[in-house]
Amino acid sequence: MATIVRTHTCGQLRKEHVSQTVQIAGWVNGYRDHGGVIFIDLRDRDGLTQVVFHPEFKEAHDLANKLRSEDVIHVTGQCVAREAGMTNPRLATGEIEVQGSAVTVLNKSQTPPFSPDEADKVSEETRLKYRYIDLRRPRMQHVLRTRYRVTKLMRDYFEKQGFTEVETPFLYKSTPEGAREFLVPSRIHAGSFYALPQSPQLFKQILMMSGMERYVQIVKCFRDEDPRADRQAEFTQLDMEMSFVDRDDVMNIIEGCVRIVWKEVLGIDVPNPIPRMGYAEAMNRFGIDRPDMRYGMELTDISDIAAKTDFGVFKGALGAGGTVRTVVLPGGGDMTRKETDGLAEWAKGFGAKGLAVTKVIAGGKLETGIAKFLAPIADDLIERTGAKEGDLICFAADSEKVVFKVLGELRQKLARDRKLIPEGQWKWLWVIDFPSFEFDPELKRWIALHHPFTSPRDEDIPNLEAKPGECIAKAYDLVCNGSELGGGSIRIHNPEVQARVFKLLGLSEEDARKKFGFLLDALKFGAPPHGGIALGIDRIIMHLCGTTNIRDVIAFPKTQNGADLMTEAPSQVEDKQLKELSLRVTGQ
RNA sequence: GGGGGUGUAGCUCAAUUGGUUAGAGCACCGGACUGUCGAUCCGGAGGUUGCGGGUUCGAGCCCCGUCACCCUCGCCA
Repeated sequence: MATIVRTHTCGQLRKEHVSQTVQIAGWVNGYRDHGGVIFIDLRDRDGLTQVVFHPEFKEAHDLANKLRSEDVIHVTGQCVAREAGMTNPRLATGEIEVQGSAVTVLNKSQTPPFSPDEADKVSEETRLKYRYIDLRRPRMQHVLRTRYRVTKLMRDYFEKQGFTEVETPFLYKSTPEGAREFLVPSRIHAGSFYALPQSPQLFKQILMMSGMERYVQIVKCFRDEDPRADRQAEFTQLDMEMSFVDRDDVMNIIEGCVRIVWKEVLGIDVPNPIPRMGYAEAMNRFGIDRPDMRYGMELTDISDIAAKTDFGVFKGALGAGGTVRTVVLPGGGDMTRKETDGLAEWAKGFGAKGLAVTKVIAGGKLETGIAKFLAPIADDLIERTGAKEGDLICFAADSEKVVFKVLGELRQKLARDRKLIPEGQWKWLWVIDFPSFEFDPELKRWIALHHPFTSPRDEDIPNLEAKPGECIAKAYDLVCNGSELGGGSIRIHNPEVQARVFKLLGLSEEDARKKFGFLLDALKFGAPPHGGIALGIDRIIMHLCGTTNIRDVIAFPKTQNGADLMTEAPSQVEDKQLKELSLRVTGQ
């Protein structure tokens, strides 16, 4: 077929092009057949142009008569001004139209399951099955272009900062700590497997030991865990690592990066510097390590005054070394019994045994819920929590861990449900000073909160074994509007310290050798102090494009079940393939 | 692995306590129409009610199982 000549795109033509003969091509977005005159809205990635076919151009008119949605056509015609009253102000090209004198049908389309025009009303399942139609929408094309723009801005920025992008292997060694891995069987080594990396963590550290000093990579990571609205088994990170730095250096570089991206894409100024908050403060005030700072409703510790009541739930929790805390919902006094019971039921999903509530009424009195138990402390309670008339006070009494989880989630749920989150705000935060380790009661051992390569503060290193629970990590998470955009840390660069951490985490010397021998070796051959961070690209694009669905920012995403509805992956494979890999499928 | 929601025409939805032949809008097909831009008007075709069982005189509706999609807990060093 001859080259398809396009003199203009479908979003380009204006009054100034009137009387020019133009050639445009694209998809039939819609048609209006008046018997005599026929209108076609032609769409390409740049916009829409109305093409009009008059009976005088008989051949073109006859062809136009047969055009249907999503046919791909090429049109030659004259750009003409629309008469007064016939312009379409909703179209960028609405002041002109193209008088079609010749049309070529490049490819007929079957009747599409949906039109790109109406895709926002179509179920996501259908959109994903016919993703190529869904992606024709301007909205989706905008997302994909934004994605490219953002990664380009990032690469340009990091290049200016002296970074080098280095590719690291996807076929990698299995290190079953952390997230579940996708395994890839080795054909050559029957019975052995590669793993797809959860992140290039160890390779980027090795690159520091290789003298790269400043590494960056925009790279896919793989975690075989159940997806969420903002989580996908396969996702993209901006991964970076620097040598001879401390925490502030890494944080400053990243602030510069998000500052440029938000400014260029949204015209939004990211605060300089981004405020910081300690993990302990975040948990105490918000019950979560990634607080949304766009609204208040902070948690209040009322353990001391709760102890003065005869409420068994409070007494029980406090007696077991727990805590009693509240979240106040402004104006929540209008909630019905059914609604507050629903909250309690919802709270059980987070490990709570229930959720007590009461309402503040006129005269600083409490009513409904557990009000009768609270009478003796009503004044103190209202003063401490700052609750006002018409507010709802929610109580959680349990271990600190459960109380933080329940109230942290409750605060967010209530704010979202009651539309108390101001729109158009960007609240940035670094959360720092995370504990290095957490005791896992089920595994009966310490586990790393971030990962086992994170360095504790220098002053905590002597106490590693004696007081692991009190070690603070040189770690930092970047939070934007309550969503974790990324996290990183200064790493351990001393082989003895790394060995001690492995030991603390219950890894025998032999296991450590087997799994991370290459790291321990590399640390012994001149490892510079280093640290880095990884940002979630998908989540950044979600913020920039105003969606809460990660599938909206990935061209070909997977469903909750890890399936690709278009290609129908995953699929069974032929016996021959299994044989080559020395694999047998058992237990279907 | 657990909890919740959804599943009816190509698409989006409706269908009374379980009751006649499962409807509508859009899309599609045929016709009319020379200025529409959600074109309009006339006519038509289109259904394994996700799938498999069960209860019942009778099931889209009730019960059991199962599958898919969404949200979520666990999980995500």
